[in-house]
Amino acid sequence: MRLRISCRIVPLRLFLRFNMFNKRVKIKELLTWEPGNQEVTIMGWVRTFRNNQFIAVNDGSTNTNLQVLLELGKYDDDFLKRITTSAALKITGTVIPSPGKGQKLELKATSVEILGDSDPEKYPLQPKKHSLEFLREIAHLRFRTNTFGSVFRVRHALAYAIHKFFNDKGFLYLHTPIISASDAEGAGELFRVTTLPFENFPKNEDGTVNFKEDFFGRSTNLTVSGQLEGELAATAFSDIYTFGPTFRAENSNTARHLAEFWMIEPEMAFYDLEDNMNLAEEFIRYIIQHAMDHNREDLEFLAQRLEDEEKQLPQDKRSGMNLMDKLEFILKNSFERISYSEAIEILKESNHNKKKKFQFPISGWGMDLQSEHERYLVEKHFKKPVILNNYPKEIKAFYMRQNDDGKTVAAMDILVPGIGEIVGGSQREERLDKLEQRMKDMHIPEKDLWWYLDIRRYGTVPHSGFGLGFERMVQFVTGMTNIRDVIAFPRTPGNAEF
RNA sequence: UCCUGCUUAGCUCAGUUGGUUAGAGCAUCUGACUGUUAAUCAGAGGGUCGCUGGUUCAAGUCCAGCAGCAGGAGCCA
Repeated sequence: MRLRISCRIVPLRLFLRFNMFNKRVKIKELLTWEPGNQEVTIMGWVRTFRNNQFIAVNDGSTNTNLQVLLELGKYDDDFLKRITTSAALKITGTVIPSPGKGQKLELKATSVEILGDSDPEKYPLQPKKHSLEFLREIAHLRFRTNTFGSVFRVRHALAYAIHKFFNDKGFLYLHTPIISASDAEGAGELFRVTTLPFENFPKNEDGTVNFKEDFFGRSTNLTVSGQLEGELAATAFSDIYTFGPTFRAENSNTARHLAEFWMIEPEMAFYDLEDNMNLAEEFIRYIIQHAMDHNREDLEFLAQRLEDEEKQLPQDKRSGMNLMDKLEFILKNSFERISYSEAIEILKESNHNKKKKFQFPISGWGMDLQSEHERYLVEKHFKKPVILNNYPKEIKAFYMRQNDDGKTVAAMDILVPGIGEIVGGSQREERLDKLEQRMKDMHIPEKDLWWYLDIRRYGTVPHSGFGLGFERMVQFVTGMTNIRDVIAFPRTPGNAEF
């Protein structure tokens, strides 16, 4: 019975609603108009309702609310009581100049329709400051705050700029597999992908799991990198990039790690390390410029937010530079490029080291740099982004190209203030014999990567690439200090809500 | 995973050397006011003090274990 009724009613309602949605104007656009009694329809959610007369409406197109004016006495009290924080409204009215301060125009309502009520006794967001920790617990609603509105609009702008940058340079956007049988770095914890039953999984005679019985007939996991596959495509298309989700099952509980994050991995044939660094630097500058050009209002809001937050901090914990100034600085100044060897010298000779202020003292050439060392170089010594390059081969991955000195590889990491490593890349080893030797030394089974080695057999060329952690980039541009606040629904150890 | 810290109203927090009925601001509700800008003013309701156990005449306060969260470290992007 119910079904039959809705069958008759739904198509008509759908038709009406379709028209209704088409006619509405987004608030961001409306705010640019010259008020001249134009009749428009807007839709959005109530941010605040003042004086039984002024509704601040937001539709997510901008942080600036539209002020809607209700004529006093036109609506009964029961209706006005339903105009609560986050109620969804459809309002038709005329655009008039605003006599009040704070906005040049407002919408004088001729009709107000409540599309969705919001119970004020239960709705958790209030027109006041909330802690980011609290908002993380209500990630489904935090989009409705100014901070997260700005963060996610900037995130979108950066994602768009990334595609535009590479597209305009003739790069091919390659979709590499999410399910992978190889562990690209030869290290790192993996999320296993399987359809085998939890109990009584098939075993080999020696008691190990028989993955031949598994869905893919072998052990598989979620990808930790698309790089190796990217190299395959780069040796056909010359320049490719990937932009997709990446998974690490490490039990990392920090403000800069996620179990699921997005990574951009360009891979270029006929690029040496120098070309690679040039591209990475141009790339970072381009996407920041794009956000500055298209999301200035959001960035200025975030800059102000950061400034207010830093006022609460003790002097030594403040960044000392406004977010906008910091971004401008990146655009105008080239990154510092130094070799690992030079970095060790600088650190060794630093007063910081001589006064034994490093928790991990500089033991000498060959040691892996700790984050306190990287922070010293970036935040204290150079006070700008640093591209560290030519690391000792012992502390880097097998696929990195060996330099003629026999000690180092053509690797590069880009370190930025506040975040640390944002890019890791290298020129790849294109010489088959050198690569095979390195794989033997590092106990990486050749049989799993026969296809990777094939590329070195048939028309091998010098090539390079890098990986950029997207969320870390968003952190850097928005100034958000916790990576969980720049991804919609963060996945971290012990947390996969929403 | 390790170290440190935190957990009190819907939110943000105060709570003295352990002491009788646990407070504030905001939010919510009721009323007033009406060109407001997180409106304002008056009033009201709202608490298993994270959980479990212990010490004590007496525990929000001291001790232990557990959980959750945060910051730092490692791993990395």
